[in-house]
Amino acid sequence: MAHITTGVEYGLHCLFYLVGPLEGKQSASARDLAELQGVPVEYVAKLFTKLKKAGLVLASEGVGGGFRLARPAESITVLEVVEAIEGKKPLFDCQEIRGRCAVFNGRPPTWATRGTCSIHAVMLEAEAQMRKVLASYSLADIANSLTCKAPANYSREVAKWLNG
Amino acid sequence: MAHITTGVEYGLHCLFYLVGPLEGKQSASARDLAELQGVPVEYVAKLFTKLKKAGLVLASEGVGGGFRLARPAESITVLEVVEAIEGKKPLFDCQEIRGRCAVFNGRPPTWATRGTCSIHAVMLEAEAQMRKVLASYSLADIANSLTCKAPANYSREVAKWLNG
DNA sequence: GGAAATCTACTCGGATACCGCGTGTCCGAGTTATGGTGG
DNA sequence: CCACCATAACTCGGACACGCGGTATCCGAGTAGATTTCC
Repeated sequence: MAHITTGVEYGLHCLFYLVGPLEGKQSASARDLAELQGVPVEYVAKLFTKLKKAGLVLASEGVGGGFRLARPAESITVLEVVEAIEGKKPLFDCQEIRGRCAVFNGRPPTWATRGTCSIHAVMLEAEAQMRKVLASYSLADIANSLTCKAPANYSREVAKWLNG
Repeated sequence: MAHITTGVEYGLHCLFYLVGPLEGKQSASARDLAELQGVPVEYVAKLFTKLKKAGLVLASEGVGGGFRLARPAESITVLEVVEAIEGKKPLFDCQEIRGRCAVFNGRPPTWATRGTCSIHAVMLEAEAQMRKVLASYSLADIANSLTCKAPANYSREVAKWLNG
């Protein structure tokens, strides 16, 4: 199991279809987004409730309802999507082993537990660099690199599928 | 569960006690290292078999045997320890969802699957930055910052505990 | 014909099952030093 | 005194149980638009 989960992957792929004018439709339902990509429908619906709680998408209920981006795609970073879906789970959680040394007899001195653990500090720095990369890309960035590869009629084909 | 596991934490803490001359002893057994820090003995033994396979430590069998570093601590990076213990597990594993789009009817065109997925590319860059940090620290670096905090007689106390 | 009731399709939220993997434990096999025994 | 054997402590490797969390599914409740019914 990877640290960045399949749920994030599903969520990101679905969000890309919400970038842009959607060819007449202003929102797409979770079912359509899921079936369009061959991923579990109910699971995607669950992901979108998290995205809504995080304020990244807006939901419209009832028939013809669905989701649309709450903000312009340029202002939504990949990091926000990751944290919305899987929460702020740390890359490494320190067990504070340094204070368990047997010579302390269960009473670690203050010098042993002061500040952050040296190992933990390295991991925190690694995590910060990782998140920095994720925060440097927006939904619009990735959507652009996707539509650059696709032929011009692809978005029309997708819109036709969504309406049909 | 974090991406960098508890096993790595145990392994690193144990390895730090193998940095330096060990005050007369030239190796320490897995049992001593584990009990010194109050962590599961058998589990640490398992970790050290992985460290040995990776060529980071040398084992001497029989009574009074144990482990010692296979190379100078300055040349062993944190990244090597992480990969030795938990293997090269990716930060993110791409499911190639881009090729599943329903409008392809199960036959994705070549433009859709050429090169690396745009999402995957971002994740790979994030992973590379993370690993870059882990590779920039050696066992000696962290061991130094630990012994800087400890008083002078701490290493003697540890040596006494290991021998007694 | 218009208003109200019904129906349908959707979102929302919780409950639950499944399963892979990290964690931890146990056991047997092989190895080496130590201590004891017999020639 | 020396060679041989038994014992103890260790490493090695595999097998296995447990629990957590990600993945996936199902179901009931609530809502909004479409359809039908009734006056």
